[in-house]
Amino acid sequence: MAGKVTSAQVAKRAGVSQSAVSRVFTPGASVSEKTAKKVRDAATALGYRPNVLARAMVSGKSRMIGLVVAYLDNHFYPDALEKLSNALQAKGYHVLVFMASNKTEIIDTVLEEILDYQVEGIITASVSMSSELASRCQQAGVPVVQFNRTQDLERVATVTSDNYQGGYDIAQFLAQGGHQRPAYIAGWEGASTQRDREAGFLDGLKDAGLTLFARGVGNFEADTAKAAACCMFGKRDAVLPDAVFVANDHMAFAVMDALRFELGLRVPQDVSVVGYDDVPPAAWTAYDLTTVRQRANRMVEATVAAMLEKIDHPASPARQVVVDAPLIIRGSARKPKGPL
Amino acid sequence: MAGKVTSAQVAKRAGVSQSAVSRVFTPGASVSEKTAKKVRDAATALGYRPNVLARAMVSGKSRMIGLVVAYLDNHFYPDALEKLSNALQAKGYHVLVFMASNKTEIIDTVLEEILDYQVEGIITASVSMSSELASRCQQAGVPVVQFNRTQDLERVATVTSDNYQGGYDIAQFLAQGGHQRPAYIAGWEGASTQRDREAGFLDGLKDAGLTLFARGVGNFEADTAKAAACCMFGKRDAVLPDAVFVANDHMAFAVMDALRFELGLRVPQDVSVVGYDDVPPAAWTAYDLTTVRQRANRMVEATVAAMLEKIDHPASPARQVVVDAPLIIRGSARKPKGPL
DNA sequence: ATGAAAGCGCTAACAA
DNA sequence: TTGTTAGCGCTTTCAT
Repeated sequence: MAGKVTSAQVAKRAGVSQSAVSRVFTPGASVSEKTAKKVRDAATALGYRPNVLARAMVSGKSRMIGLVVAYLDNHFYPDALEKLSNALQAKGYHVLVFMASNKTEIIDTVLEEILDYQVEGIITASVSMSSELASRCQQAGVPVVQFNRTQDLERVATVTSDNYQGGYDIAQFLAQGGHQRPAYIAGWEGASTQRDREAGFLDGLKDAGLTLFARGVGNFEADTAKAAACCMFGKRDAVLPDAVFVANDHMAFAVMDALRFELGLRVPQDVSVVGYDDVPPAAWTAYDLTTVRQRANRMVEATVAAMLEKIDHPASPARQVVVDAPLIIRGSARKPKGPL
Repeated sequence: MAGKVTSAQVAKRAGVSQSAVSRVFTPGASVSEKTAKKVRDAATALGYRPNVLARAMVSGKSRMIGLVVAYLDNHFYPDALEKLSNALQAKGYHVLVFMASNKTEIIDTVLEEILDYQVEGIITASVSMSSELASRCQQAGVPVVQFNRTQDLERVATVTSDNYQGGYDIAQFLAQGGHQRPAYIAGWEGASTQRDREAGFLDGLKDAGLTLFARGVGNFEADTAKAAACCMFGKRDAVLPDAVFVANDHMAFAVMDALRFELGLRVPQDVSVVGYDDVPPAAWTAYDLTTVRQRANRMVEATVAAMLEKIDHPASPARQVVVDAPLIIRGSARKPKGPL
């Protein structure tokens, strides 16, 4: 009933030693059913629950995973965070959140702070860490897995969708749809997702005998993307692109708005638009965006699996998981052999 | 440089006592500049950082705030989470996330778990806790503040937007716009936000001499809301509502899609649509949704302030903050004296 | 200003 | 199976 009940108090009440109490709350410890019952009764009566922090001190298991995330604008990340947190919770871990802007310096500072909390592992979403910090974590025995980013560092595990293939598929799809003048609006150029999507797209175009007609940079920000689109499509009496691949959905919505409502172009009749991520609004009828799906569920599963693997077997090699990313065909881009 | 550096190791290297090291890392402790320097040098050389958990054990300050959140679909919550986490981080706290579905039983379980981590406070977003749990937290000396929910419990602090006034303003606005047959699509009926918005809306209608023409329930879920809309507007040759207030934006988008693309109605010419929250997509041109803004920034500030107040002065009364919620007029609803 | 010593609440040998 | 005994890494009196 009281504020802070300790195992010692429970022990006294149950008439056993304090370690007996500890054992009752330690799965797989050896206690007789008789003592266990006495202890449990006393515990409930007193409202006792083990102190996770004290347990962490001596056992080294804090049951916390640090999650570093840069921004939650793009709906893909809150979605992933929700799933991640749920999956980890199911395994008895909890997520300590750290927001960090995408500057290496800040990320490194934040990571130091995370380590202070003795987390058992660190997941970074949409951010890259310095190799120096990566080694620090390794030395501290804290495994790191990067979600939706790759990096050359051999020691850190990564989980991504197949960004290269996704970009490639989009190029092929646009080519088959009869498009002649494909454009690209890039994300933040420091991101591996951006680089891989673009590389795949360019290779796909090349293999289809096409070349990039125009390129803009949107930095993964809606406003910047919109500006890039206006710049790209706003020219009077010029030959315009007939298709544009926007590096993520978040930007693609802004681009579609600009195209339709500010520049008076029809989508997909005048210009086809394709995004990346398949966040929920992509399926909303007002956008009906053709896009590549990042399978958040699978990516999260892989991330959790990689994390637990590293925690249980610290010596195991860092996995580099690539989840396949299917093209989701909707109405924002002209289809092969399609009407109109 | 190593994995786990303790204050004792730093002490040895610096040639001082272990407590001296502790003092150097305790703001406001009494240390001579000379010792401080020796200690800092040794600490940097060794890569020492204080262990937050060990500190928490003895000081009772874990520097963690538990955040319970039910779902992140509605973009208002990730946005709030980001701001909350940032604001708390700036104050030296970090957020331990717990996902909970909206069943009291589950929330209570989750809250017990949170307490095990010795958090210094708990913020609940979009969930309500049982009064029993509320007292448990109080007894444990852990302050609770509810974000975006009210409850009768006197002891828990709450921060909400002025949901009643928001609903009221919408009714008045629709009345002034010449609407005759206002409808309402409700959120989850267990939520105080839902109840307050509806109450305000109904009173606003009454004061304008109107009565509710139709009512559906969307549970704050897009699909359910869409179904409700189809049910409400799908009748052949019937007199339809000429305006609908949807209890949040998330549902409003789905309703607009159904109205325009499935039922062939024009927005706002045939029917006006108003939402609540002003999440980012509300401003996207494809929706251009008239809505009531929840000022996330202010709400977060108030939440953090209430939290810190309670932590610093446990005896202080629980604040009940209501942040004003302005109507944001866009194009999805016919305006008073407007064209068309 | 500094060091010695006593724990915070718990787990993990070690005996018994 | 159980109790006893050390600590985990730190803050905090209490002396000095």
